[in-house]
Amino acid sequence: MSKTVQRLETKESIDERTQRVLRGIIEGYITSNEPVGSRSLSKTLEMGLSPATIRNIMSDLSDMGFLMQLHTSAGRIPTDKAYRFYVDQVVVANQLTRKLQKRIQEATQEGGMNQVEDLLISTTRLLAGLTQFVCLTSSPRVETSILRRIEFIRLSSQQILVVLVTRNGQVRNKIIATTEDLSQDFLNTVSSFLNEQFHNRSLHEIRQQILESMVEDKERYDRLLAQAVRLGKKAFELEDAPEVYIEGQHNLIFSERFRNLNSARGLMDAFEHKSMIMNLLDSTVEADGIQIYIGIENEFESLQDCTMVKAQYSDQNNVLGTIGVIGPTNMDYQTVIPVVDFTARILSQTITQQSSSCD
Amino acid sequence: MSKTVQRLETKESIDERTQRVLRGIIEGYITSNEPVGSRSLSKTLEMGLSPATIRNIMSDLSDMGFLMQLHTSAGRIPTDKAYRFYVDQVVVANQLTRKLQKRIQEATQEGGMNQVEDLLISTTRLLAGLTQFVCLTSSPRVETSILRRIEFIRLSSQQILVVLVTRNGQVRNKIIATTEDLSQDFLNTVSSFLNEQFHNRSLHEIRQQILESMVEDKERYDRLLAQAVRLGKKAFELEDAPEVYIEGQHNLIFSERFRNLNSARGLMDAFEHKSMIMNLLDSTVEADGIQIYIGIENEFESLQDCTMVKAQYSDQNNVLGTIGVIGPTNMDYQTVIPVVDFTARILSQTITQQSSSCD
DNA sequence: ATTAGCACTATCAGCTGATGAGTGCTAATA
DNA sequence: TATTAGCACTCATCAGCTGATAGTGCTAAT
Repeated sequence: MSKTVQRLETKESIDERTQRVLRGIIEGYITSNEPVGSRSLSKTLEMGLSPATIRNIMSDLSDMGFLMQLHTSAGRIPTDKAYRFYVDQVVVANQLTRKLQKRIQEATQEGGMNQVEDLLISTTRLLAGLTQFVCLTSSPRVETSILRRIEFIRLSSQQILVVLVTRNGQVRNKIIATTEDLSQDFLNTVSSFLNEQFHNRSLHEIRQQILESMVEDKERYDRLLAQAVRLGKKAFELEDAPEVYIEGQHNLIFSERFRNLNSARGLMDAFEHKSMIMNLLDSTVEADGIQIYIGIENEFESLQDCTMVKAQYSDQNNVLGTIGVIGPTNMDYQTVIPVVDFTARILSQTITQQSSSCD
Repeated sequence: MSKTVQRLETKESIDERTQRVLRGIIEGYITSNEPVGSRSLSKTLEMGLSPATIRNIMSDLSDMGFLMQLHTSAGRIPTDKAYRFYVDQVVVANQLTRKLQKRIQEATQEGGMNQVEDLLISTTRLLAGLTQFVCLTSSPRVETSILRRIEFIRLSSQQILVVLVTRNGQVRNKIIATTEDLSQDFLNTVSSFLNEQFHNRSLHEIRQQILESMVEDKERYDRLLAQAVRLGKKAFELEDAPEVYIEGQHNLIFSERFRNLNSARGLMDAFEHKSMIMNLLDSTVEADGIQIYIGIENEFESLQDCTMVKAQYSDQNNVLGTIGVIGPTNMDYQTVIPVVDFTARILSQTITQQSSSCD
């Protein structure tokens, strides 16, 4: 088990000039993706500092753990701690361009996406495309979603199809086996009973309640009720594996930005384990807003030379899931952060619209 | 548009000894993935031929277009024409090992896969894993599938969920909008009317018939019938995009065997265009059995240094779709061919079982 | 018809020295 | 006291060379 690294806070206060140098190095490395040296920095910084002075400052920053060198005579590159400083102290979530905002809005409002699944997939793909990173999205937990409708459809004497629609428009199908041959009419009665009984309850609550009902004296039930409870139990009990959508994996391989990353393979392999990813996304400490995990702040090992930027999305009441990107630690935080943030908001908005149009 | 290259047939007859040499080179290259030279071949071939003699034969084979060299003093490697010769004349579909057969059977019979989608996905993944190539599967065309059940579920005053179950167990959900508020009872009546009317008809036929009905004098219909036709039309008209499942893309990047392939990027990009892939899979000339497209025999350009091996799968009546792998031209045909073949058969078998268990 | 022998060629790994970007240290300077 | 110029040093990269290796084609001998 890997230890949870919390956050790389910096306690020391750094003087103004040193901060500007650090910031210069970070931004230089972000734009060029190459170690930055004292000479070039002295030019771009326009502070009237000679390379030698800058070297001294750099040396201090190295001592403080903000910079490191790949080898003796290469320039310096920022450490994870430096990025954390940068994100916390320097980056102010600047506005997205109108153009980009519009692009995101249009993409999510595309026609023909009446099901949440489609919306999530296309949003994930959008974000992967915009950032050129890998984008991950966890779908709403069926567990906590609220029932809109449940319906049973007789397929054959032994098979019944359960259709389960949640408040936010997720549709789940499941085929269950029965020993007894039940008529469609009877199934309709059961459905409407369950719909009435459990309207606007979360699937979790429903399951609880069904279990309680079963414990109570069975004798008291008539046939309808008994069957309703039995079918209901089957219908609600095995919820499918948590779903995760992953897009932009090819960026891992083909994007220049991931080049220095040694463990692309490890990441790819990790993405095969959906439940692990689900965990990664949904293990959320903070309540709200954007969350950023830089390098070793990531619990999961293959991720430790990447940064993950994620945000939750929700409908009017509840948090539904998380959408986020995984990119190199020297990503362009100034734009990635607002892009993820805005996308998550739009996603929330779209889903909220959909689920409020239901009655 | 690229021209369709049919097949690289060889008209010339090649004498026995030359054939054996050719075969030796092909198999050598398949196992080692390195150009094979006269000296090493002379040893492995055990025909008592000296390297010099073999060189002469090689020279002839080069002239005939079976061999080529990457540069002057490298060994020879087979051309696409050589592989075609090999597949047509040499490879006899040898039996799979019992062990492998069992593994495939078990994987497809795994529990919890009551829906065809799951079955297809897991089979695709299986085949990708077994071959270490990319595996593609086209899902059954909803178009030609046969209706098992259709059901309407009222979600709100403006929204109705259509659930459509086909004979072979595919479940499709679609939300349609209505202007009129229709009660669930009424929808049930419509469903059972449609189910009765169109039982065991293909979706294609049904659509036809509905359109015809609409042309006829509308006056003759009562309200039920009119609504049934209207809803039916909406339900059946927009069938979703053809679905393709792709697994094992990472093999393209990480497998040694794809190393020499320059256009991994191109292939990855191509896989994003699902409809193109669909075309690739379903454009089938021959009626039955395994189909193999070697190198430039592939219509699509990025595929032209790969070989595609595919087979159709079907239920008791109809061809449903295609499953296939894409690998390097020097794949191990002797085992890949029977693996794909067997998997397709098992897939057919499993689906047939499922759809016959319906009444 | 087959083969031994030989000249030729391309690739590859390993070594070389030159180059350049960058550092750390020290002494001079404002 | 803080800054800077100067200098020695380090390391990665690259071009150019090397010999070793594995292959070919051709020719003459068998």
